[in-house]
Amino acid sequence: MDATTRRPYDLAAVLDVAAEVFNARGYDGTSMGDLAGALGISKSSIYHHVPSKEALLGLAVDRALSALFAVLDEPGSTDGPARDRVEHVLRRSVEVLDRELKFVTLLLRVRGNTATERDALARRREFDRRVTALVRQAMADGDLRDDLDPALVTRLLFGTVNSLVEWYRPDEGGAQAVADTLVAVTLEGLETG
Amino acid sequence: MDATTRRPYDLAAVLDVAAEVFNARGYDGTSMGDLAGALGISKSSIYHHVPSKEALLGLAVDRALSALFAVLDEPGSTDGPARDRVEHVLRRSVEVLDRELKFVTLLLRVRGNTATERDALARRREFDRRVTALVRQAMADGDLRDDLDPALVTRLLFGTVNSLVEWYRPDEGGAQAVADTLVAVTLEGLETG
DNA sequence: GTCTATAAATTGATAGAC
DNA sequence: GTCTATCAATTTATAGAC
Repeated sequence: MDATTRRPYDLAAVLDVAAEVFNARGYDGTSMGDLAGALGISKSSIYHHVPSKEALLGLAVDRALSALFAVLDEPGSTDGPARDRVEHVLRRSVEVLDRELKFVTLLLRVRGNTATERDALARRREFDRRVTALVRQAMADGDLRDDLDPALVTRLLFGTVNSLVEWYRPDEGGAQAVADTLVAVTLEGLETG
Repeated sequence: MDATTRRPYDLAAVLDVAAEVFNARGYDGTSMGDLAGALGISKSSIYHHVPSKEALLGLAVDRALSALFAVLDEPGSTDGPARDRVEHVLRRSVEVLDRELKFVTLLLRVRGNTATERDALARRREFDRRVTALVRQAMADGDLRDDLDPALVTRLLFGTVNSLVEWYRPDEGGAQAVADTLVAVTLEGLETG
């Protein structure tokens, strides 16, 4: 599909393809040439939309972070018992992951090599701190086991959520079903006894 | 520390530093120059120990995979109720992660860009299949909830284990305590009610 | 919005001395 | 086991035309 049959790219469309290629080959493993090939345009055309390869990464992780932080400010995350708020944040995070999969995937793979990446890591830590406070409160309320370290529990909870990017694909089945199983595993537990 | 004060490198020592740098900067984000800088020797000296950058990655992920597969063949993974075998594999995998952290971390970040990487991904899938069989058996035995998909449960279980590489550091506390919390979160569940 | 052409720097790897 | 010097290829990015 060349430029005569395909609608010319705008920034959003370029970003969409870029995120996909970055995920498939790794950000550093992707050259502007790879990107140009995937887009079907020349390398230099990419620079019409964005000033650098790093800016593409910045836009992508920003989109993921915005979606995740939005979850923390929703009604379900701010009202009611802390335990229910934890479940709400877990379920909605899975939905964000489903909806913004390629951008969240990219965010979770950032290593801190550049200022852009270090900024993203700092915002992820802030998200983590806010969820940890919820878990701590749920323990204090007596609704979650309080013999465990809330920071460690939060890391494991979001470790489980974030691990979805390694295999989850939106078309393979509902995010709802995955969220149900995730809650079953983490909050309810797998044991029958 | 230069060559006159430091013992000359052997392959194992080079591999050790390489895995660290690969994890810090990403494999593709690490140049042979970066590696040489971290080792304190020249680029060309690295080629005395290993024929290519990719061979370093291959040796590193091999080490991680060997350690993980060894767990599956231990007595605790082959005897007794399937539910206990699942717990054993989980706990021992955390121990492997603790002992071989840098190599497991590298393994989990492989994207499949080269033949070496695709080989590693295939061996990871084989590990996953073998654990899934254990989980399925534990469900059939009535020891784990059987209303959930065993493959999905296994992915979530090992998603949780594997997420440790994102933050766990051996000196920060016992792998034992982490494994206990992980089992508490996944098998027992967090809820008090 | 896209192109060709090209610059300037960096990359993975080799040759050959010590 | 390590070095300096160097190569060929690739990389990110720019210039300027359409």
